[in-house]
Amino acid sequence: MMQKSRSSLVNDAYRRLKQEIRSNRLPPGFHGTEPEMAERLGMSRTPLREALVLLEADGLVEMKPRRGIYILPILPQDMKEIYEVLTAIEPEAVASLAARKLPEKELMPLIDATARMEQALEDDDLEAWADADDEFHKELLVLHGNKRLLSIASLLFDQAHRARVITLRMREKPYRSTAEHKTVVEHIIKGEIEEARNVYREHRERAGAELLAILAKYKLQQL
Amino acid sequence: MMQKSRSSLVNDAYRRLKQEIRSNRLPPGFHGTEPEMAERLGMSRTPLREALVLLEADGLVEMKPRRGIYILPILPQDMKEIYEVLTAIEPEAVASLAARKLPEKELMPLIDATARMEQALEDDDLEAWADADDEFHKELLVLHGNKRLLSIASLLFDQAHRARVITLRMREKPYRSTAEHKTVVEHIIKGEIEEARNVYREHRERAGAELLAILAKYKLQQL
DNA sequence: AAATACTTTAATGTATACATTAATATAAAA
DNA sequence: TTTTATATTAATGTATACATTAAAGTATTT
Repeated sequence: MMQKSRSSLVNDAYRRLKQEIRSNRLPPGFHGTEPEMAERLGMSRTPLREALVLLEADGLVEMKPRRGIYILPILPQDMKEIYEVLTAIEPEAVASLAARKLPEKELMPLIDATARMEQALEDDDLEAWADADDEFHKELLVLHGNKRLLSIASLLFDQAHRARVITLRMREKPYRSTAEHKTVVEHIIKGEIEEARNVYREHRERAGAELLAILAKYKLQQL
Repeated sequence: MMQKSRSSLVNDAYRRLKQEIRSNRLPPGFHGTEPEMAERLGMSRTPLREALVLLEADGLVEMKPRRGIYILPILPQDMKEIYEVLTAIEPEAVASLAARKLPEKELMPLIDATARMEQALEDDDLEAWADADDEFHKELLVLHGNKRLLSIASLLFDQAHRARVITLRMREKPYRSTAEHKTVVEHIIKGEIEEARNVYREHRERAGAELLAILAKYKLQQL
């Protein structure tokens, strides 16, 4: 799921479709048939189906028996579930990273990511901010080293991506969030385990609550 | 991944292979080719491959480009990762269940499961104990209601199953573990959030540590 | 006998073929 | 016109066909 192994066409289809879903070029509710989509991707149905089976397992599409392929929308309930899991997982990862007392050099990916978040804020480039934020969270788990933690979180990030990008434009700019990321890194560097865990947990809880509040406020029942 | 939707043959292959892996009838290190396995299952390669792609995503098998299909072993590192994730996830679920103050009636699946664990101990039936334990953990997350939490934990349980069954025979009987489960249920019933979380977390941490100790003691480098 | 080149085998990755059947369109009946 | 029955269409689920190519086996050379 992460390695380059899988044959080229299946992999191509998987990556391209996932990218198109992330970027909203294939919007939720989109409906297609296998022959259609296979032709669009320039391949036969066989590799396409293998890719679709994976995307379905990822929770991004649904293959309805005789009705075709649907791009799944994200419901508020989905965001609630996703944030709940992330809130359970990530603070633990942060705590155990802090316990490791890594030299600052090794934390560069995190420090870089926060720098890019700050820069993006200055440039007023929300797209770039979201990318940097994504990278921060991903690098954190890469550093942590638990491959399952990383792949679970990546799955959830991918599911939530669209909704996050859209709602980012509906709230005030994420200054606070950016600052919190920096604080977390500080705590990790200083090996302050509980502080790191708590800041991160509060960050996640607040981020989740804010996001759900926005969905409710604008009556966004799906994204 | 959880619904019955997927066409019959793909689903059959998925379930049968998964079951054979769980039960160790297809042991780690087993190697097969697609034509072989397809014939054994009485179907063509097409549905078999779709099932294999899913099993690979589940982390149970590996399809090596020109070498065939391998059943993946469980390494101590895998168990470490799995328990790390479960330790992060389940105590949170328990806490939020406790916070809900459910009537005892709704917690029957959990109470039943602990009863079955006790009965299995009396009968000295470790297989039955493991089943009841599995069910307890699964029911807990069903009650919690977060579908993602459930499917993530199920994935991890499935990955760890073989190793758990094997090591269960190498340690003293799980009286303590059984008692801890009962205690957790008590706390949930009484709505004692922090107590529930802590007992469960300690349970998980101890279970994980014990398991890794057994692997180390018997120099089991893979299961 | 060891090393190299060549041949054969067979597994994968992918395309295509085909039977089944749900969904739609069309025609017949009320 | 509305309803029901029938015919048509076309998408899925699956099997089969086939080109490619890694690996195993054989022959050739040294």
